[in-house]
Amino acid sequence: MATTERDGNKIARHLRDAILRLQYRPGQNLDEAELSEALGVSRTPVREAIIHLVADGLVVRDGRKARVSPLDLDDVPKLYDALLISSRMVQRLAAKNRTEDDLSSIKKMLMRFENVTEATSGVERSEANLEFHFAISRAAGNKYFQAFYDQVLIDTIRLARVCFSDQLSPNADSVSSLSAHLEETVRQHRLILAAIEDADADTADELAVLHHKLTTERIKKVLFSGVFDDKQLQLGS
Amino acid sequence: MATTERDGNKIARHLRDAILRLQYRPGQNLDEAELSEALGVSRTPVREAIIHLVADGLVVRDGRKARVSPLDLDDVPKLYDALLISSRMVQRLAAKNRTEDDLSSIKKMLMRFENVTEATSGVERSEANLEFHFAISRAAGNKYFQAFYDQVLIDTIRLARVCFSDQLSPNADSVSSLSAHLEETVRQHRLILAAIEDADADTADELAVLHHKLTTERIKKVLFSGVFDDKQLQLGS
DNA sequence: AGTATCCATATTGTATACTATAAAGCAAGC
DNA sequence: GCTTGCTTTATAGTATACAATATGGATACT
Repeated sequence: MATTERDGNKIARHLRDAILRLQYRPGQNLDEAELSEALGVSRTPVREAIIHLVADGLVVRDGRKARVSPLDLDDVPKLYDALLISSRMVQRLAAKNRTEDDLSSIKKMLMRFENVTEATSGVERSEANLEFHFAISRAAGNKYFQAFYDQVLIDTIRLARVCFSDQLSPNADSVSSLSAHLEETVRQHRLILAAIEDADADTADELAVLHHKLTTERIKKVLFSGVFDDKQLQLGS
Repeated sequence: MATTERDGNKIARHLRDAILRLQYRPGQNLDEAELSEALGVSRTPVREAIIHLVADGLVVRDGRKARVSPLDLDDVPKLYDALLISSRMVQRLAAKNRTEDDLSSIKKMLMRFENVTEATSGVERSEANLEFHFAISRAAGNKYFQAFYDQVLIDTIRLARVCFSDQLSPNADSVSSLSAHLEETVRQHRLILAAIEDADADTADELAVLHHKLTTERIKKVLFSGVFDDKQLQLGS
């Protein structure tokens, strides 16, 4: 799968990052000429990057036009269904198949996430979080499950970023709830790593369920808290 | 996911079909100039099609070159792990979520497979079989599971085609075993459809396990039967 | 004789010019 | 006055020319 290639050409990566960081908003039209001018290259590599991203599911074709793929609210439950299953499978496989290299890679990402936890932006945090789970995904050693999980992770992050985007005025309540959430996230990450290190597939599986619950509970709070006005609920499309 | 788009441009579809039909063999180098001449278009659309197929996993980058992705024997058990899980999940979801349109689409593909069962080539049979399972995949109504399953199905078909390719001299024994296999396949397909129609997720799940067993048993027979010489075991790469 | 470096060539990557097509706006007819 | 069809224009799709790079072979030097 494509999301699994960290390579791709430079310009595709730039576009991917920009989309994931919501610099290009979901639903936004992608004009080839405009992009090629902005990035200082010709239309050809831009077109090729767009094709790449369409295949990755980050961009969607709308007639002949290309637009950043909208996050459909109807798909949210489906996304979390897929997250539950894929994370359980991947963490189970990772516990069974991880090599020493995998373990050190996961550890590295875990530490990176912990270091970045305080005092940094939400984007950096979620990026580090993503990399931690990507590392586990690789450790599973099965490209089919990896592609599945990676795709789900990417959309999870996108959704989270839309929900917790900077437009939302963070109040004292949400700040304290955030720090509690981060603390629990870090705790679970450590347990997950331990289970994978111990080759304890059943525990890794159970921890995936817990982590899924943590993630969904947090999103639910936002999606049904009423802090959004109608305009913000328009997640693109 | 890309495999889920039946669209794509014409030339990508042609290449995809050719690869699936083993007209371009696994591991074969794809020369842009050569292809563009063969297809009567310029290099640009050929390049774009290749990018598409790389994202779909049918083509793999080897430095700057592109080659038809090899089927690695080491990946076969992983493929069947993924097939078991993905088919169970998808058939379960399909039983829960299928619409009337989905049902008629599945029925249509089931009939097509049955009509094509006798007296046609293996390629047509596996194509019809693929379409039957694609229809179920769509009926699941979850794009993440669908992309997962579709990818697995495609590689399953590719592997089967390599294993049962025409080079192998079909003897009387394999012919009779084939017809028994097809009969059982048809029987299971009908049961799967019935379970999905009845919204019986548990049965649909169990049938996926059975169908997986049928598939793997048949492949195992070939892969470990010793009819291959060393050259044929070289599945590309 | 073997190896390393350099040059030649083949092939991919990029830019630009041109073509086809789809969408929007205007006009004319109903 | 609204609808429909044609024309115009903007934008995606394609071709070709050009640039960069990697690879293979040949020659020279050790």
